[in-house]
Amino acid sequence: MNTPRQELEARVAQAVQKLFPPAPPAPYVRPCPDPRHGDFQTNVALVQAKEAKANPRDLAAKLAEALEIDDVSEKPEIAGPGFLNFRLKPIYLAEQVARRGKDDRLGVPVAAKPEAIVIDYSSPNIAKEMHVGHLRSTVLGDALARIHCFLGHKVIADNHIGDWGTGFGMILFGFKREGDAEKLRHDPFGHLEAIYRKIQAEAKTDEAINEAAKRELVLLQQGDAENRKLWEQFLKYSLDALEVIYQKLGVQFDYTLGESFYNNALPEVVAELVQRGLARESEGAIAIFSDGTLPPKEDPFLVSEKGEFRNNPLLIRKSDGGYNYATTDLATIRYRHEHFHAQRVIYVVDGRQQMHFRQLFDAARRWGYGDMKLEHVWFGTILGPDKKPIKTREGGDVKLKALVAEAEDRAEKIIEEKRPELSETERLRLARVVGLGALKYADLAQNRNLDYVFNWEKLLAFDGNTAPYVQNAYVRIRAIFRKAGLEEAPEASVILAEPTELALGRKLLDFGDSVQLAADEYRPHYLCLYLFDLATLFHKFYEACPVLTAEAAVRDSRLVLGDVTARTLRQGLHLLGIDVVEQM
RNA sequence: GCUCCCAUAGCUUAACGGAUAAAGCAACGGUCUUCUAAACCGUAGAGUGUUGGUUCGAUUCCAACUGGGAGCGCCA
Repeated sequence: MNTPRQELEARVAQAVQKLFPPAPPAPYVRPCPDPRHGDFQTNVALVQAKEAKANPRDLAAKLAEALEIDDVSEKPEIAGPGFLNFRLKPIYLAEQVARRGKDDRLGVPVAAKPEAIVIDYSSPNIAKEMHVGHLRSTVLGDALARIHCFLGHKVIADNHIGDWGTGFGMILFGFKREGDAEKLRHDPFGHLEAIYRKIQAEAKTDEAINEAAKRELVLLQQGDAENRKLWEQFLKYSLDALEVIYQKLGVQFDYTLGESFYNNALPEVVAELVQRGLARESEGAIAIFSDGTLPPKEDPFLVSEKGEFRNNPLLIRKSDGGYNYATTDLATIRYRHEHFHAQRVIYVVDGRQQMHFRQLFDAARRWGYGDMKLEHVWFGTILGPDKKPIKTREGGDVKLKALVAEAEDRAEKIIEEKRPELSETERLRLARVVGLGALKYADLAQNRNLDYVFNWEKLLAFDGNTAPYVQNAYVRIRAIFRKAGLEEAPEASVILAEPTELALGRKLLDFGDSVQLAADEYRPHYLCLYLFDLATLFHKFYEACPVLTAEAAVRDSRLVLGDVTARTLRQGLHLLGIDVVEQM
């Protein structure tokens, strides 16, 4: 089932092939930015006119003539310098809404070429409780996984946890000195983090401790039995505790292959890279350098200093024999290629690591994985009140657990006020869905590239473009069905007569475009925007058009309209990892 | 020093190279005997940091500049 845009795209493409060979590049049809001009527009006449040095309005007229779109659109209007504006016919809109009433996918087409896509997100450190800094990767990655899965791709959600880095040297050293098995069991994060902080502080001033910690790490990486056993305990308790928060967040992974999983492969990876001439020894370490194939300005292995380009290598083995995360990342790329046959890997990681990923991706290309699409889907930083990234050491971080609890708490207070008649059980259940939804939505609804200052009010807002607003539209529709005593919409034809009916019906058909756009750009905020618009149009329809008191044919049509709207809202929220409730 | 990111209404943001730049919040004024007012309607509020360029057309692309942030060899 095509979206209206896709339908018009196909029709325009057909006419363009005939009229203007060789055809200018697609896409040709986009939504009108201003609905007063129509529903969709094509500027292909303008593009072609430049190419052919012809009058764009004449070409637009020719194109209008050649188009076969009577069943979809009114006669297209030539406007401005040579646009063709399309206005969808109400009868077409009504038919299409009715078709979506019978379609589980609500008119969202399946990808023409499904891919195996690894999505790498969340990636917490097992020695540190998840805090607000992990929110974006987790929520964004989960939404992207759901969206790509719905589009028919084979999604492999992989939590690349930090269970192996330098920090573990310090933790092992500290745990041996003053660790407590009981504390570890009851509060793994609290205990390990306290040890880590303490040793880290000591190591700053005491070189002997710094060295000792490094030795512990090397021992661990070389398979020392005692260190290995301790580490396995850290891992087990930490994973159990992580599972609790993921459960609460409603986030799931197909795999949790952390850094340690690749440990055994690291020497071999380094050896291969050296043997193939990609990496070489440098100052006791082993590193990948520029191969000189890129222009210096674009080469991630070069940086300019005082007009001279100097090397900016990617270190894959430290001079003490330990490995860096770049090594693990390279081993991970190979594994994902060989084991998952991934055609695409999406890294949902903080934007501060852009340089690292540019180097990593280029190294992977030179290593022979150039046919795998590697995407760094980066996001801005959550800042503290001082406009600096929220950091653990400053003691200013907000635990993810606390954030979720606060969200539920605030939601509960509002529910208590608005629906005092609800039982406590019900109230708590609603608070969970509404509070968590608001929290996730706040992060998803804005452009991921922007930094923002952490703020309870912003993150837990319940008005405006928020999850509760969208959830509420769903609730109102369900209330109508409840009152009517209906489980589902009747078999009925759709009549779009009132302006608010037309606007709502029209919007419903764009669901597929919005999901596709969110996927193409890795930006779920497009989907949020769509759902907010849809909910707004529903609320307007709800004000203007009584459903249950309307005469039979109109009533049934409005029930269908409501049903498709409800299912679209529910599906859309689901793709964002947000649930709905039947009442709120 | 170099590289990357950001700059739009009082605040937070949107705008898939297009037409008179769009929302939410906050402010002000209306609407519940009628499917849940977590709603709806209305008023006021910016010409997109600056200067140029490309284009029929620029918030969007390019260059320079200003301001803010981040990154740049053994942390991840």
